[in-house]
Amino acid sequence: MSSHPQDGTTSFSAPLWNKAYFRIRERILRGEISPGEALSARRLAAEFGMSLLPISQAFRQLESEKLLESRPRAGTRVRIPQPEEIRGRCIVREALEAQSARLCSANATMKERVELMRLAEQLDTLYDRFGRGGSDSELQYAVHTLHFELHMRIAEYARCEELKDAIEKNQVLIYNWFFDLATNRRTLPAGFHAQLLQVVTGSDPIAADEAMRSHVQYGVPELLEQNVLPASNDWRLRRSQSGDKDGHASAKKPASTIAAK
Amino acid sequence: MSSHPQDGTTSFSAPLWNKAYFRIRERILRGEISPGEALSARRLAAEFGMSLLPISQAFRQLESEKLLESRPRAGTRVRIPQPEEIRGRCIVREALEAQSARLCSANATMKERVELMRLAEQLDTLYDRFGRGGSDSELQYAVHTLHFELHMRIAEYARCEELKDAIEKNQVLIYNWFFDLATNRRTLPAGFHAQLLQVVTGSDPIAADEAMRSHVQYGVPELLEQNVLPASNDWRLRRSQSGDKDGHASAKKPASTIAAK
DNA sequence: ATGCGCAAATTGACATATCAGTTTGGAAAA
DNA sequence: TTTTCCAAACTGATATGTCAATTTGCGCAT
Repeated sequence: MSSHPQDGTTSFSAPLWNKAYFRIRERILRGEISPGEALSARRLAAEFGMSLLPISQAFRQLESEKLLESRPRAGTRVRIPQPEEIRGRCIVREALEAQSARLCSANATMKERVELMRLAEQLDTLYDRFGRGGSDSELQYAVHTLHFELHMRIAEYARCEELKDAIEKNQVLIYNWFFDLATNRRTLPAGFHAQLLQVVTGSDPIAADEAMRSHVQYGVPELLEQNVLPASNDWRLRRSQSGDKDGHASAKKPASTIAAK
Repeated sequence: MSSHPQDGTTSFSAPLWNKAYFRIRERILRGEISPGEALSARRLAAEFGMSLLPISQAFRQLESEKLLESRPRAGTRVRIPQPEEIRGRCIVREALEAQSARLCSANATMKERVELMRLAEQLDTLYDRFGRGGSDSELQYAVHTLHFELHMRIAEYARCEELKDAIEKNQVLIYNWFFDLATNRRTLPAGFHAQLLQVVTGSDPIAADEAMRSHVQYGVPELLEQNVLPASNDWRLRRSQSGDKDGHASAKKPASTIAAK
């Protein structure tokens, strides 16, 4: 896994805010915190055993990555992507991954091409198993991970670090709920990825470009119609916080809530 | 001008760090601070009339955008792009702008197409005038601005906000010094942009894609060869600071340095 | 019962203070 | 003159404390 922002991996010890960043990011991507849900800097600070500042900085980083959104003095919540934005991301993704396919087709070594084909077949197998199996969230996560891995591997063999980074960054937001929907409801055509990689590992970059384009466009229109997202433009942020874990480091007592009985 | 990170422009008052971010960013893009030159958080804090924190946050933002680079306890300087990275950025740019051209060709209104053509002709005229005129830095800035404007306008008429943002963000670094170099030394083919826009405003998206690809690739190999950039891998950062303005808000007194006399 | 409004609690923003590395220039030694 | 080396100044990183804006829920009036 490469690092996302500057994670201090230039041989310096990782700053505090970076650790917070990754922990929070992980929770969001895992779906432990759902879109629209509020985050409390103080609560997280107490839980992580650090001060407000690193948390605040992590918030800002996640905000610039469009994973969080906040109003200056009101609060911070997990960002709710607008349908229009999803469409836009898919367009950007198409551009980047088509380029990635082009370059991969041109630059990958023979050994790498073989590896990519094998990965694609693995993925199709896993998809198929998932398609029948029902709702195994463990398996779903594995599929998700492998799919991500495949696309990133293609980008890697394109021999362009900046392109790879751009693809990775662009997908972050979309990916998890894309899968929550698309993966759950639809079963992909047999050999969906194998056929793609057949072309991408071939010798025609233009063909690879086109194949990748139709690949990433697959199912997008249907996806955009179902808007199962909270879709709230208003700033009612769900203060779902309540059980403060198990007293991790909480100095606060909900003294007034006892009256509510 | 759209906003870059979250600039609180959702009708909230912009945070301090954001103002600092824009002011510093402006200076870098304008070339007032050259690549490799060091920035002092304290000095800027004093000059802007704020504390270290907003400056530090602005630094981190600019760092994540690859405009600055810093070592934890040593200093922060304007980032020096590596040739390999320039190449990568150009590849990403090709992908994004080709997509932009496609969509513009498909979605722009007739009126917008006319406007784009006119802009292209204006730009060519300006380029030509600049080509003969010698080194008029005022004119150079105008050319730079108009060129940027044209490309962003194409992206706008592609009707995809995310794509436009991605292009803008990607170009930031490359653009200005690309022109500081290339524009100065080379004169572009006559009607360079007019010919491009002829195709882009046409009715064939695929052709627009290809035309844009060759357009953005023009001159890149030569660009990569000239390494006029400080190219320092080492961490000698030029401490060009000296005159601390006019005592703007400096609370420090070099009390101990008197002994050094 | 319902709508209105004020005050307490919660939120992020920021200043100040301090810390620990890094750089650097001049003194001391060769 | 040249080299070595050490301490002071400077760097960004972080903790702590305070503040103003916002939210929210309770009480009051209707």
